[in-house]
Amino acid sequence: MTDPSCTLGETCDPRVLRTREMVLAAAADLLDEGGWDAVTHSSVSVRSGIGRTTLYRHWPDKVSLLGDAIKARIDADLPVPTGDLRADLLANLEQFRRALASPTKRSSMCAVLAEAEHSEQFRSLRRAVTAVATSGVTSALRAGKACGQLPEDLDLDLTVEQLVGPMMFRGLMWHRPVTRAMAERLVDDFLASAAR
Amino acid sequence: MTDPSCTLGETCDPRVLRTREMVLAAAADLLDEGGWDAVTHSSVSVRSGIGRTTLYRHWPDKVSLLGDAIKARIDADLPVPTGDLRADLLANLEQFRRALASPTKRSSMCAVLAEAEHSEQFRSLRRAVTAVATSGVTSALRAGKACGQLPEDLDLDLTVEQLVGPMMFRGLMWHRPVTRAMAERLVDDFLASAAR
DNA sequence: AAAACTGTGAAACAGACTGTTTCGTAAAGA
DNA sequence: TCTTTACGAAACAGTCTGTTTCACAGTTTT
Repeated sequence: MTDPSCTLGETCDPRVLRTREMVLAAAADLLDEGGWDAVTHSSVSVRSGIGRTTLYRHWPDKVSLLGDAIKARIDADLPVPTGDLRADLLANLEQFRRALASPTKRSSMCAVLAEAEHSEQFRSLRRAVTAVATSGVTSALRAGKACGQLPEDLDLDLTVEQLVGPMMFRGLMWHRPVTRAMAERLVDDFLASAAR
Repeated sequence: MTDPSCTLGETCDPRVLRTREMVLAAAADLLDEGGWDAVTHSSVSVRSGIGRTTLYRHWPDKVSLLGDAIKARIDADLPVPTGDLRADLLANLEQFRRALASPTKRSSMCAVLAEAEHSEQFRSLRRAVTAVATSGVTSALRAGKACGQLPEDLDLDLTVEQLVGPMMFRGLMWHRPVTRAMAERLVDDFLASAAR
């Protein structure tokens, strides 16, 4: 988000801002509706009402265009820690759960995963997505350790995977609704087993 | 696998078999190397040495071509149940773990997930992939229930998600190596908590 | 072994998408 | 107001798409 692939600099020109906004919204919509192949400079130009030439000026290739479009969708408003371990874990899982429940974000996420296997540009995007999904959970767990609620030798990364992974599997592979109840069940199972 | 999108029927003509083999291998290779965009009828034709016209005859569009190519990669040789719960779970998780460890299969898997968000054809492919990853685990768990090793009220689907999900998250999102040790850890944690 | 069948592949085609250049217009900032 | 800068239309060659036509070669049948 700090490094837009858009080739025009950090301008405040309202024309540029308008172009970016229209185009990225159109690109993201097209990705949702028709997948990776449906997003072309041409189709985005038509959908957004912005000239094709202008699109090439901003984003020389499809990867940078879609990269920015997806980047704009990663809302990184992490929940504020309350100090209550269970509540903090749930609040952070809820962030990821909502992403999995939204067809829009789910398809962005899948596109990122697929493209990241081949494109360096998307690898950094995948890191950003992953960080949004994990950083809050990790710090909640770390706080739990610090105040003695969780064992000192708890494997943080594995725990994050055990909390977030099942939701990811249900949402992306089984394609079943990822409910709030599931998140609660995961957290409560974990807390119970951590308490020995 | 029983329903190839290839438009030519269930022939045994060696020419057809040769064409299919060459083309599907080339398509899968190109998918690994350059992602979804790198696979075109043209590029596959060049790589495979099979005429472009012939490709269109077999697979009218890219989705059916890549669908078959990926289908051919799903090896469904499920491990034979031994009756030992821990060993059976591990053997089945190992199947999925190897897929996540192979860049080749990982990128196929991501492509399926991404495309399944938009294409009916790929949705059935996703179901097949998911089934390979879960059916063995599910039946091992069911056997464990039957012989009293696992509680009768165990949520099978959730358990599968808790075993397989963390590996998926580590492999696809964190992009870290999914080790055999991780699979063992997941199984042992589960068995310990199931034993109360 | 000859005949009938059928998959293959080259050539050529119109249409769409790509990526670029040129240039006139219009909006922003000084 | 004057300069700067972004926008967008037009036109371009090049590539990819999807199809048709036709000669050829391998397969199967008689």
